[in-house]
Amino acid sequence: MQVKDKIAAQIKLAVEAAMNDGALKFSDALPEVALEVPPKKEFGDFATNFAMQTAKIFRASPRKIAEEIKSRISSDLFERIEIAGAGFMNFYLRNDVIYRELKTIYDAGENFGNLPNKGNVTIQIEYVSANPTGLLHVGHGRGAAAGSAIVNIMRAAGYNVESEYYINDAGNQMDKLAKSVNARYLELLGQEINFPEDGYQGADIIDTTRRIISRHGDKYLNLPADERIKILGELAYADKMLELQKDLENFGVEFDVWFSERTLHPDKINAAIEVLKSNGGVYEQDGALWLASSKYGDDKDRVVIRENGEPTYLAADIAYHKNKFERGFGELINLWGADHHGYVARVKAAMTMLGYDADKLKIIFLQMVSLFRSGEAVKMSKRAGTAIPMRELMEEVGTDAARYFFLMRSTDSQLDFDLDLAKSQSADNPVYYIQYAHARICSIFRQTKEAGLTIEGAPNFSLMNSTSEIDLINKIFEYPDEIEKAAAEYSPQRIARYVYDLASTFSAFYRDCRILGVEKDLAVARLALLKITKHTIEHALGLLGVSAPERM
RNA sequence: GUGCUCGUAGUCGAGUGGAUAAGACGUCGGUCUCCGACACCGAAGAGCGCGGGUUCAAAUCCCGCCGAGCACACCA
Repeated sequence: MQVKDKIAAQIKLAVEAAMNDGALKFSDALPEVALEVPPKKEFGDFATNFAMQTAKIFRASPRKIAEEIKSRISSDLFERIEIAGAGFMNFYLRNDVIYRELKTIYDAGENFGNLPNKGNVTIQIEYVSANPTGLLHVGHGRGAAAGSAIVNIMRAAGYNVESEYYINDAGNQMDKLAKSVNARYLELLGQEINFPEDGYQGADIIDTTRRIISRHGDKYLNLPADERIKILGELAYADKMLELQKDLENFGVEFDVWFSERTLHPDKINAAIEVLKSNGGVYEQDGALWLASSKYGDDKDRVVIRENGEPTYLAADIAYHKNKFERGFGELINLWGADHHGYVARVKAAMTMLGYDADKLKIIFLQMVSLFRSGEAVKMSKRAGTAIPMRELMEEVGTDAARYFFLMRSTDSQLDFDLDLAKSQSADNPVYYIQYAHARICSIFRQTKEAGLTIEGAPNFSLMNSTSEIDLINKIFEYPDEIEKAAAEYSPQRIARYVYDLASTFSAFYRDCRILGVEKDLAVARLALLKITKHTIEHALGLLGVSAPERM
């Protein structure tokens, strides 16, 4: 149990006692006791605004409520409790509480940062889900970084999580891919062609075609066009999937499930439509079948089956989300590009009409990424002639910088990615700064080891009582709470910021507190603190998918 | 036009109702006989687009206006 929870429990007991005494009169449901680390050190180690929040409920002034609570707390946790401002309660912990807590963390070792399991519901996170018709570009990269970090963070927070990639391997996009590759195939084998007008122009299509030719030669050249397009389409699909998986793997992204849209055609789509037909969720008009989504918050109704009898993308998506709900997840999280936000209403409407709780479906939007080099926006890839492919970014700045930069801003704000900064080896570059702090700690361990200084038995943490030491200790205490919040808010940037702060707090410690050359017990205590610090940096970077090198 | 998102120092940005609005870049001024200067310390600089409202308390909630982005396909 964290100190925070212990304090909250103390407050609850005191409130109950005050109510039993008649000092506080209950008139409504009480809010949770929210404890926070105050903005200023003078306000104690923890603070709560509980008395202010309950002023109305108890019909008493916040300060009086705080007094009643305070007088009924008897605990050896606190050195003192103060009532400040409009009714804040500030808790000052006894130092030995801090040292005891630190020892608990020290004893937890590698497990610090892994929170207790939160029960048996599983949360599904679907992300990236790029069409297998081209290379991953930097926008997908942001989604990949965010999605995998959210998965890591939620797992650390104790949730069961399953990650999924939805492969759009049916429909028009695949036809376009097949036709494009067919044209390149004929072209590379010396024929005159008219490249399809709406085909994929990118150089990667030519690469794909070359690979197909090198494996299969020209044996499809004399097939009837329809047949050839079909075969080449399948070969291209397989090739594209392989490339895509390669890029994701290099970027440190893994999926538990790869879900093919094809498995929905036609049975699962028809089944979903049948349900909607039976309950009036769809109707026919102008030869097409429409979803009555405007009944449930959408601007207008949407076509699910076209005049020509083909299902729309929405039809497949309805079947897909129905399938997700049927799999029994406690929560469904989708990461979508912000340009899809108009899509939420119709999918949620469809889920409601199918009888599911649409609130279980959470959509996280990723705003655009813009790359900047020397202050200029970089829009297109010279080589590929398309949006900048992920692999080009990774080649230029490396995986660590790419991942951290993608994660340091909230997903719903636009991201300006400074390529020069990402590559720079200086404290201006946050990734570099954090990794440097880690490497510096490792260097200290190398030196102390050489000097014969090791931790044996339980360190005497109570020897550390300077500001820099206490600051670092307190910063480490915040970590589990940061994970909890980052998971609840789906906010990897919270961890990105935390680990930066931690590195900065460590730097102050490093400046003020030497290890070599001080009295042995103190040196050992500090060394133990650094061991925890090193582990915490490593753990937090791990959640972000960034490495923690021992030397740089 | 309609809908969604957003608007915080010169710049980038934290902040999901509470105590004097983080931090970084840039600017200015300092620091290597010292476990990594690939680093560190200090200073100046905003009252949160504008105007109303709710609240004991608003950058945070509500309304209006202004400005930006995105979306408004029988494409995915």
